[in-house]
Amino acid sequence: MKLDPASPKDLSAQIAAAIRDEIVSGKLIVDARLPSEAELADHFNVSRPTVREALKRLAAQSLIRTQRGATGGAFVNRLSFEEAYGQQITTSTLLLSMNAVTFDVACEARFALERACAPLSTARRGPDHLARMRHEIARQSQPGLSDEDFCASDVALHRALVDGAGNPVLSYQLAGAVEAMQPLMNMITFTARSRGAIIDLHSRITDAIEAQDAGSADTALCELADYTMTLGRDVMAARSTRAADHSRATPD
Amino acid sequence: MKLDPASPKDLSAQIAAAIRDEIVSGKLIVDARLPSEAELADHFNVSRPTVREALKRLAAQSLIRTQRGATGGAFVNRLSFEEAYGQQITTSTLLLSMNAVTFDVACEARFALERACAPLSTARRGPDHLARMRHEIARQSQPGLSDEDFCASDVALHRALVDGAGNPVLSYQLAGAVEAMQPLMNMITFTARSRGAIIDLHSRITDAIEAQDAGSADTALCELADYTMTLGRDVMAARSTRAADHSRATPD
DNA sequence: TGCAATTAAATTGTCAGACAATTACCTTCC
DNA sequence: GGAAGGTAATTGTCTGACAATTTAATTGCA
Repeated sequence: MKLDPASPKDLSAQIAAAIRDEIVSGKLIVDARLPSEAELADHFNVSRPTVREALKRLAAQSLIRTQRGATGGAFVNRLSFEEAYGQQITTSTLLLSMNAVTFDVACEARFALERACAPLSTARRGPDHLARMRHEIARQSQPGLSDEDFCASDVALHRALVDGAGNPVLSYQLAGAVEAMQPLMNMITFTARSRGAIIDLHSRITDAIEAQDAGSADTALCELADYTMTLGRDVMAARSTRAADHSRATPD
Repeated sequence: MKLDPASPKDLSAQIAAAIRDEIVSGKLIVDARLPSEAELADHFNVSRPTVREALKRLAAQSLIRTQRGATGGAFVNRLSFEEAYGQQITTSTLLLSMNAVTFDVACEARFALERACAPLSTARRGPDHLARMRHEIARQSQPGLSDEDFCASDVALHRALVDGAGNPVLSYQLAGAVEAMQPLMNMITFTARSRGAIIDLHSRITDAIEAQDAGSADTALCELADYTMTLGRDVMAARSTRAADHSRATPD
């Protein structure tokens, strides 16, 4: 646990990196207690606020948790799948929104990953997964449902499908891809007709999963992917047309 | 931008959350400058060190960057795919190591995702992707290569395959899955025979991608998945046997 | 002795003020 | 007009202190 005094980076960043390495390499195991802030400050020859900034960096990544009191301190956190979900979703959401990822690219990625899950889900889904999917289909059929709620239900259905694969690593990876797309999906206004088409495909997918018919599930998923991309393309086309009109009306 | 005074959480955590919401919701756009630390401290009615802890939390997630000097300050960061890769890899690695994910589960997830990529890569891979894959196959064939280097080359080959799909979202998602598996793969000692088998499958995959034969690529990938899992199972079986022997030799 | 209340200690959370380091901008001098 | 230096703004770090919280020990009492 040493620092490079000639590094251009911040001291707090270096300290955070040093501790992170100890955790990732396994030298600090789960639930191990780190030295107190005062001890760390002494060890690294820095002040306590600097150590605190380093610890906050690690806390932001859920690598450690802190506790006050006599037996308190900073402890190596067991990173749960749930916590990792949250981080991955915010990261993925920001990536999509900041890097001008097109609807097509995001959609393609999402359905490619989902198709990878479907065969496993077909083989392993439990009754609870099927029930969740049916429940969401029922929600989607309700008249008067807002576009946002329709999208949220869509996401819930697909997460049930993914969870049905019974592989937490896959669920974790896909949580980011599926949920990060929600803001993009929310730009679409679903007509009654398009909702009907989507619900129909959702039903076909659920039926296929229930019947353990991987081929039909894959076919329906592909159709849903195509249909979703068509919807997205229409929205984007309308958008760019409006933008072109606007730029013609008010040229700079 | 308000805080809940009755919240049990740390002030710095609340402030970080408030600013993060502004960024995620788009109120603070990329490259926008945040108020100075002194202004933020005044706004939230806290001290500057507390504000700094909050900013370090955001910096740890690459949401902001800071710059010293007269025109310095904290700026909203454009989250690049590269930065996100790194975060995802460390998170995925910790997830796998801390949650006792079995080799089988991780392997299944990885190859399922990779198979999802293969058809796209078959259609779109450029000459550079093929060259990277061939280069790694050549490396893997070198005698005297350490197991670690063999694994690293394996990862590089698969990343080339994934990148060939030309979808940065997929590349990002898979980077975590593939690279996080490296520590698990490193537990395997590859015999000359198993290396030969793997290299052979790598060649078949590369050939199929080059020939744009999605079916053959998928078949070869499945075989590679099966073979890798077999290798892993053997290692785990040997391990548990040794562990059983050991516990019998030194019972507590 | 047994138990409860109080006190003490350790640790993190927060604050205040100060100085150093860095960078952009402005002024002044040649 | 250009270059040098000064100035202001901002982050990075330090020192010292106090508050809040939690555990452990100690003391008082029955």
